[in-house]
Order: sequence, then structure tokens, then C-alpha cells
Amino acid sequence: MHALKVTRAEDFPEWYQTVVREADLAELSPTRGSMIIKPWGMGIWERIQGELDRRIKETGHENYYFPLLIPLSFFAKEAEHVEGFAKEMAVVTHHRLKAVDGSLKPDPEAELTEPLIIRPTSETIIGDAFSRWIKSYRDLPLKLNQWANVMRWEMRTRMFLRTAEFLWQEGHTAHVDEADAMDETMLALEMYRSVAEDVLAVPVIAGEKPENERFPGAVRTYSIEAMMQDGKALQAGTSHYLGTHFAEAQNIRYQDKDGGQTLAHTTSWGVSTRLIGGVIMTHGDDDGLRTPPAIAPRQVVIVPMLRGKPEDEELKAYCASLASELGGVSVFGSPVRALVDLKDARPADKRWDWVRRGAPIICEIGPRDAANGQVTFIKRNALREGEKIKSHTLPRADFVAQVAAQLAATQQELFAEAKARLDKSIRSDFTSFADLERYYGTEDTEGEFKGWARVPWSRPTGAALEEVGERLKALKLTIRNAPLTQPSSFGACIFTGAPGVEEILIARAY
RNA sequence: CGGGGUGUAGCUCAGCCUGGUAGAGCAUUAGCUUUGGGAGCUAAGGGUCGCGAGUUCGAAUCCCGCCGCCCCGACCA
Repeated sequence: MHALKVTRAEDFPEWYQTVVREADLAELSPTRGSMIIKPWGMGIWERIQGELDRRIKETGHENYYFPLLIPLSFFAKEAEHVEGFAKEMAVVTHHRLKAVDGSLKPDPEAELTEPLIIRPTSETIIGDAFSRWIKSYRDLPLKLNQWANVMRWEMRTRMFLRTAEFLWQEGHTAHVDEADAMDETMLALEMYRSVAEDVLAVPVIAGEKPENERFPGAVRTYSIEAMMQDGKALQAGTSHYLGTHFAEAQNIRYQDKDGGQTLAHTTSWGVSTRLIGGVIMTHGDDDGLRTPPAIAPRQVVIVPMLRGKPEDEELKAYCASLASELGGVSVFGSPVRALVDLKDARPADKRWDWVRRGAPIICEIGPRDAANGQVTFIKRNALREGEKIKSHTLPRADFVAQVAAQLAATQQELFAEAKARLDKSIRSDFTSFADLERYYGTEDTEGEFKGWARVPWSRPTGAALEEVGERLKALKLTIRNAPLTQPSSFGACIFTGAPGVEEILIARAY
């Protein structure tokens, strides 16, 4: 008897939806395609923000805030960028409502002379600022970041993975030359790898996107790709070297040491609340989410076995002092986040709520524990032994002494489990496209796990790459990236037969 | 935006084919019992059956239109 009604094996998409709801992470809102993020989900995002923001600042960036609304004309400047986003933009055209036939409508007399678009990303308005702020090589590099919401009018939405409005961070930088901008691009990618692996316990493969998967307007796009438990890939973060495309479109020039006017090289990079979807599909199980301790809003939850009797007060005091003592212990560089759940509900219900949310350690303290000075607890990442819930008991002092190590070990175990799955699920024994077809083309074996393929290719471009894309699309596959770590020699390209120049990852993707 | 599915109580769903004025389980509320772990009994509250327009004496049920959600596709840094 699991805590969720659907298992991953039965119906993975349905399971995902169920976890989001049952772990109380978020819910759909009345606004189409947009969600209400609830405290457990928002708390996870706040931890991710904290960790990433620290890294961003440590590497010399400063936070800014740019407007939500961008003049339409700004967007029209970079041709590829326009084409990439035009189909999914929300547009503000009026500044006043008026009652017409009993219902409120935009006042025809209050139409804006120039419409505003709700930012789908901020390259254009930040580029405009860059063009004013950057005068001299002494102004470079200019490295900024903003935490913001953005909106893309998506046709098909999924909670956390693709919503119309989402929260993210976008870094934008300008540099004197390509070398410096590329260093920045790779620095951002490394920050993302570090946050994904060290904080979210989500193993990723960093690499460069093929030409047809680039960000609109980018010269080179890099990504980190994570493997979900159904074998699909999730693009968990991207970093772009934009060359001088935006500098040309928006006139971002600086006077160099020789007095000449030179175009700046820019970058942009971002991760979003989509990471939470990645955490769910990496660490979730049939009892709900297993929240990595580093991002768990509550790392230790104490459920007192209250019985509505006078001795409850003693038990509450014992739990409160335990929580307070845990708050004096440090883990991942911060005090342990402990909570005594005093909600007026049955203890068993509270326990299962925290199991579904995935609090890493759930203590269930009864009068006997209090009397004996001990702590009874369950570890969420190893909840069961067979079908049965596995419960542990330790003397209180021992529990407190080892709680930090326990949380750190849980973080490691979650990562190791996901890393092992990733490593064993990348096949590199395909030597022809026919091999791929045999493996991925077999029809409708429901829910069968198929991981990724790592194959050599000759990096075709233009129409030849389009054709490769079409052949893969027939198998519902896409090229995820060319991993940064490459062997020294390559087999023949599985698409063209020409000598390979690098290896790429191929997968089904979210 | 195309194909399929679906929408009835907070949740999961039955009822629809064969029209007759709304049900179950869980949840909620109250009382009693129980108490080392997702409790039992009793009672109560809760739904203009997604929205709109039709057919009909009568529509959750039949017809038409619209909308949301889920899956697939297209699309997607």
C-alpha cells in the first residue's frame, strides 16, 4: 500500500501530476497555464535561489531588476530572436477598461500607441541598457543577473516543466571579445552543473546544443541535460554565447584601447522553476517526493504522538527542545531546519503528509520515547523494507550527534542512485541509424524504459542537419547535446557514414 | 492549433446507452469509543451534474455550440 494511488510504472505522466498535488508543491490556478506555487514548492525554489544566487555573486555578478513589460519595437531588432519568440508572446495593448453592454472590455479610446509585450526573456531590454551603459573597454566585462518571472504563451503546459508564466533567473553579460564571453558562458554552465548535482542531487551531462537547437539569436548554446525516471531527457539549464548578434542589433559598442569603436560580445544564461520538475522526476517514488536535504524546506519533521491528554504537554516540550537542539546543528553550511508539526490532525495523517512531501527525516515521538530520552524516526529515502515501513530508534544524544551526517548521507545516496541510473542507461553501442531504429522504433511496448544513446556523428549543418532531425523525429528522438567530455577518436557518423568528429546524446525529451 | 479522452460533493468515481428531478467510498463536522502508529461506531453538513443555447410536460442523461483538464501530435532557449 503506497502513499500515492498511481505508480510510476503504471502511468508516469499521471504519477507526476499526482506527486505535484499530493506533495503540496503547486496547483493549477484559474489563469490558464499558470500555477499557484505552494509553500513546499516555493520553499524548494527559495533554497535553489539561495544556492545559485550565492554562486552568481561569488563569480562577480550583481543583481538588477528590469521591467516586466518591454516595448514591442525593442523586440523587433534581432531577426532570429523575433522569429523564435513571436508565436508565444502576450501583448498589452490597452491601459484602461470600460463597461460595454454590462461587461468590462478594453476601452477602444485607451489603446497604447506602441503595444508592450510581457517579457518572454529580457535580452532586448537589457541590451538597450547595455548600449547606454557601455562606453569604454573599462566598462567591461559587465556582468548582471536578475530573478524574475517571464511569460511564454505555450500551447501545452505541464506543471513546473512548461507553464505560461514561470520563475527563473537570467544572467546577461557583455565582454570585450569572444574569448572572454566564452569563458563566461562556460562559467555559467559550470554553476548550473554544480547546483544541479551538488544541491539538487540531479546528475547532468553538460554539452553543446547542435545548430538546430540553439537559442534564437545565439552563436553557441550549451545545456545541462538530466535523465528522468522514464528515460526522457530534461533540459535543466542553458547558457548562450550570443556573439555580436545582439550588440549589432542594439548598438552595444565600446571604445577600445586604440580608440576604435568595437562591438561587445554578449552572453545570457538561465535556469527556471522547471528544475523542480526535474527533482520530482529524478527523486520521486511511489510514496511521493523524496526531497534532497539540501533543498528541503524542512529537513527534520517531528510528529508528536498527541492523544488529547494532559501528558501531551510534556511530550510537546520534549519535541520542542529536540527541535531547538537540532537548530543548533549545522548541515550544508546552515542550521538544521527542524519543525514540530503541532497541527491539530491525527499523527498518522501528518506522517503520511510528510512522507508525500518528502521531508528527509520524519520523527515520530511518543510518550515512551520522551520518557526514555530517545528518538524514533523514519528515513524518507529508505522508507520501506519490502512493503513495510522501516522505523529506527536512537538515544536522543546519538540522534542529534549524527543528524548532520545522516542528512549529508541522504543527499549523497540520492545523487548516487540517480547517477547509477544515468550511467547504466546511456547506450553507446549503436553504430548505425538502423540500430537506433531497431531500439527506439519498436512500437508501443507500453512504458518500457529506454534511456539515451551516445553516438558519433559528423556534425552536418543546414539542410543535411534538417534531414537528420527529421529521421530522429520519426522515432520521437532529439539531439540533446554534444557532451563536453569527448573521446580522442570517433567511429563513423551514424547518419552520413562520414568520419565522426564528436559524440552526441540522443534521447526522447520533455 | 489537429487527433483522442475527459468534466457529476474537497478527492476518486458510479449514474448517461434505454430522459422522471442525484449516489457511493474517502474527506469534513459533532458525539462516544480507541490509542506505539494511514482507527471504530453513530449522526450531520456539503453538488444550479464545466458553461450556454435547444428538443421535451420533464434533461446529469438526447442535439448543437463553447470552455477547462489529461494523453498523442504540431510547437517549444
